[in-house]
Amino acid sequence: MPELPEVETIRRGLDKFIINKKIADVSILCEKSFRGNKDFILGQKIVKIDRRGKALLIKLENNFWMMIHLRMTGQLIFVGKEKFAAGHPDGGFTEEMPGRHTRVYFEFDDGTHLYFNDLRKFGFISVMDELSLATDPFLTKLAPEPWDMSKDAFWEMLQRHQNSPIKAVILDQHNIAGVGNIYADEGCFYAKILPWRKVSTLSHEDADLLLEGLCSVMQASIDSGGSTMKDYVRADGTKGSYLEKFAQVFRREGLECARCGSEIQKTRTAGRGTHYCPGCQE
DNA sequence: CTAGGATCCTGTCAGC
DNA sequence: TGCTGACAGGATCCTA
Repeated sequence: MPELPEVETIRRGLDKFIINKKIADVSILCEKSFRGNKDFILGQKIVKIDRRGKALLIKLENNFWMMIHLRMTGQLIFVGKEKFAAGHPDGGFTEEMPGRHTRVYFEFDDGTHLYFNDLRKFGFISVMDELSLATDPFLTKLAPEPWDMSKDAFWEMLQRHQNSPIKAVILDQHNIAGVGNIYADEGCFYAKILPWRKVSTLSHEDADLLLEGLCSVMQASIDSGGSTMKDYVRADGTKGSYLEKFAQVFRREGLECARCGSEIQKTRTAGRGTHYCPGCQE
C-alpha cells in the first residue's frame, strides 16, 4: 500500500481540493469498505484533514470523523475541474470513475467527486465520533513517526525485539509509524544493514543510521510527491514515480547498485519481498 | 510480553 | 489455451 509518504501526498492534495466542500451524497458499492453510519456525514462540510502514520483522518463540521486506511491497494481520486489521484499505483487513473475497483465514492455540493478505489478490499473508510476516534485501537497503539522519535528512543524500542529481524521490527506500526515495505528496504540500504539481521547484532551506530535513513528516504519521497502518480496526467500515460527516481533497491533486482555496482538481489524476509545489495549491505 | 505464521481479497504473471 | 501456485507498497488474529 501507500506508505506514509504516499498518504501524506494524498493529505496535501485533499487539503487543496476538498476543504470546505459539503458531502452531498455517499455511494457505497462494497459494504466491507465502509464502516459506520453514513447519515452522520451526509450534508457535512469537510473541516480539516489530518494524518497519523498511514491513516488519514478527515474532520467534519459536526465533529464526526472519517478515518481512511488504504492498506495494500487503496487509492483516492478526486475528480473536479482538475484531477488528483494518489495511493496504490496500479491502473485506474485514466479510467472513467467509478471504475471496476471503486468501492465508495462521495459527491460534493459543487458536483465534484472523490473516489475510493481498492482492488483487494483490505482498506476501509470508517465513520467515527470523537470518542471512538480517541479510543481506536490502531490509533492508540500507533508508535511515533521516525522524525518524532529520538535516536535513544529508537534504540530502546529495538532492545525489546532482540530476536527479530530488523525489517520485521520497523514494519510493525506499534514500534515506529509509517514505514512499509519500500522504505524498510530503502532505509536498510541507506544504513548498509541487511534487512534480516537480528536486532541483537546491530550496534547503536547502526541503529542511528537506520533511523536517519528512514527519515531521509521518506522525507525525500514526500518532497517529490510520494512514490506514485505525481505525474499521472502526463500525456503518454506514464506515471511519475519515486521508485524510478529515488529507489536504490526496491524492485531493482537484477540491476546495478548505484553505490557499489553489485547486482541488487531479492529475497524474502518477515514474510515480505525484500530487496538488498549484497555488495554494500552487511 | 514477544515471535511467527495464517488470513482477509482480487488480480497478474511465470511455469507447466 | 487452461491450470496452478506465488506474490502483492498492510495489519490483525491466533498460537506457542
